[in-house]
Amino acid sequence: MDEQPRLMHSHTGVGMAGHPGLPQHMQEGTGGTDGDGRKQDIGDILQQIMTITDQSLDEAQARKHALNCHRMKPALFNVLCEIKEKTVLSIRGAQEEEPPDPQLMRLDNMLLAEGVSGPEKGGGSAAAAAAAAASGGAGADNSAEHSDYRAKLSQIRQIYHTELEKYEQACNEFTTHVMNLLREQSRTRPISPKEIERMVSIIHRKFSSIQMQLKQSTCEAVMILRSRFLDARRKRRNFNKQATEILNEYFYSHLSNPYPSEEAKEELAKKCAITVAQVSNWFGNKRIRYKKNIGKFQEEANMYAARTAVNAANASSHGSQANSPSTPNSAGETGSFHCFL
DNA sequence: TTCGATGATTTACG
DNA sequence: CGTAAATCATCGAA
Repeated sequence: MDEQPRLMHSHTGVGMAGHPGLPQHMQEGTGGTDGDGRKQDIGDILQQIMTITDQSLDEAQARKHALNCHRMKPALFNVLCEIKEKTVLSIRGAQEEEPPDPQLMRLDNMLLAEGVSGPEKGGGSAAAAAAAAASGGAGADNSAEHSDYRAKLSQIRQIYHTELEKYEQACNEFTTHVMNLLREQSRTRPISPKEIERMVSIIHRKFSSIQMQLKQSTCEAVMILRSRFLDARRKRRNFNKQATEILNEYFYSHLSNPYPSEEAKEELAKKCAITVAQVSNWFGNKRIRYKKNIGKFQEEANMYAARTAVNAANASSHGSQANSPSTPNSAGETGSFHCFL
């Protein structure tokens, strides 16, 4: 018990040795009563704490070193450890395993689905470009919009990735910094690995909440982009003249059974530079609209019938081919009113 | 701005 | 599932 004052005094003595500039008035108190001395010691320590920011780094280092080298340091450290051991139990309860945030997962999934996060989809854009090139002039307008969308998306992706990387780096830097600090401090105060772990997880949580904000805003940006562009697929564009002619040609030359097979649809889609689904849509629309008002389409029907007839005639005269089964067939069908109904 | 044409989507059915 | 039918939403010419 009586070691305490001695320890304190020698402590301050060490401190004073390292800091000649500190106020000396406390030193004079050593001659007073025990209680007074203790109070003065506390005041001394407080004073030192208050002026700690005035110290230079070198002074602080010297002071720390002095503390570490003090002969009573291990004993005091053990005491601190013991105290800590008893109090730390209450803290441990606060550490619960947090489940993965469902909202964060939702954001992650969406970013992944949109191709913002995850692997760089260079192949995807190349494929799209190839497809656009293959479709020729037909898909030009469509691909123009698409490439615009793609460019904006990749812009978002780039920003997202650089920001994410920045956060990641900052987080790592900060973590290692804190770890170093704690490791350094663990020489003078007891710090359990669990505490370090906890501190790291706190840091990570903080940074991940920042990341979540980033993901949130990225998602919003993508959503806006989607509504502006991809939902513009609902903002339809009429097929070009050539495509409509090809489709009409097929329709009127198969008027008795205007239901192209899957293969036929694929071929038509390829020829018209549209998708098979669009071919299906077109035939669905055409059939119902033709049926609803045959008279309105009569002119069109005759026109295509004549055209196919001329084509067939040209083909037969030029190639002198005996077999041209589609020609009489189509001509006959176009005239007939008892079509696919 | 209007209005018919037209591609896409939705609903219902076998 | 593919299709018919109704409906939506936009286009494009008048």
